[in-house]
Amino acid sequence: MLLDSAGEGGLTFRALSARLRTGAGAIYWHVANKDELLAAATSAVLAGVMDAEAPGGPEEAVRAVALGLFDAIDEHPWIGTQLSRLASQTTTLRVFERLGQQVRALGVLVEAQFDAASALLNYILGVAGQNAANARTQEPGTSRADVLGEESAVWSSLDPGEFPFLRGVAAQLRDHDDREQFLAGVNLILAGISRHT
Amino acid sequence: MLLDSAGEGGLTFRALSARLRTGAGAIYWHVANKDELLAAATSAVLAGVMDAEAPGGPEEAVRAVALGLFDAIDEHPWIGTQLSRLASQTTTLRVFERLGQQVRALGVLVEAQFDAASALLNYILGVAGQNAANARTQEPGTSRADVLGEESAVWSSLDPGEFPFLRGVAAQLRDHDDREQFLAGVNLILAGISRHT
DNA sequence: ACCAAGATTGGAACGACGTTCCAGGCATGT
DNA sequence: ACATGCCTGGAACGTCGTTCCAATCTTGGT
Repeated sequence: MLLDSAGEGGLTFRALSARLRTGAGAIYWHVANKDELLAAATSAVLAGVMDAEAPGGPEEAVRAVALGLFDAIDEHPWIGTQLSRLASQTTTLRVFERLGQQVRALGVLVEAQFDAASALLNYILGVAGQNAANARTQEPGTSRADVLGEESAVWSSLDPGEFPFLRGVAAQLRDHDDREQFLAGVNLILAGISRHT
Repeated sequence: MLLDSAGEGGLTFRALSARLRTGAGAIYWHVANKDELLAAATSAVLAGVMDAEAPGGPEEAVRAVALGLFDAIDEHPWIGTQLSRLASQTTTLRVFERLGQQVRALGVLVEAQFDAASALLNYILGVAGQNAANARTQEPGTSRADVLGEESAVWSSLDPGEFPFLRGVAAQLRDHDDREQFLAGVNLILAGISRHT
């Protein structure tokens, strides 16, 4: 997809016109504007993710949905921006619904289900946004390890008086796995949710 | 501030020039580009939030930081977009540090501190992004209650077979308080964190 | 008091973007 | 054959971030 090869900023109607060997008007006949185009692209990419059936119990299903989204966003970082853009987009609603159903299956008290599902969704959207920001910042050539190395060096050189925590975890930052840390956060929320059952 | 009166999209260098009764070149002499300008504005707004001393224990301190950020973002929604944009911005680092220190004070196991602070930060950034998206979508005249009412009506009219959860919580959506729900999410994560002490 | 040298300003100009507009091409039904 | 819709290509518009540069202020040495 053009979105992946050129980055989210690279999807211009001119680039699309060139790639499709057509004019701008032809594109506008099919979609109302760029937002709708991106929404459609997001929906298309995430369609496969949301269909997958969860194997284990509801906790495992939450993890599966979350990781499915994470992997999709990792592969297509522009989705992260898009998901945070329009709250009531159909795609986001579908994710919310999916999370809510699993929260209900967990046996969470009815009055706490909405908050629990919201917390999960907002956490996922937060990570999605951060991943998109990371992808936007780094130039195409660098690997994730390089970026982490540089950032870790920055943290190590912070003022010890003002930033003791970041200095302390700078080494962990260098070696950590984004996906594992994301999952750890999901588990943290799931652990908190289990108190409301 | 111009950013609040005109919305984040309203901050153009031309509007700034007009408001400051100067030219574009004058602005570019002081800041390198628009990103730097927004980063400076974000830092200025959040400076007061991060200084406030926390009254109670570390849990209370986490809630204070989170709510302080929430209120600041609620008042200046464009900050939400900005915070998610550049991960390693100084402002975000300060928030991360602050959260990390409280996580450490909570007595979380050393190897779990990084994940715990990350989870809190990502959740906060997720809500920030959603708030910014909400502010972007709604036209200036409508109140939050109106928006929730409309969205609640949308959820109520979803297909019962596909969206049972959202239909079920549509009424809660109409009456819920964004700030309380945000706090509930923070508490959920804090509850999960307390298992790693 | 003067004046070179830098710091700062205002505004014109540039290229790229999303979007609009419209003259045409290509079907299909009669 | 021809008229009526759908669909295409590309020119053109307005706005944005940004660059550029002549003009104007400040300032410090003589």
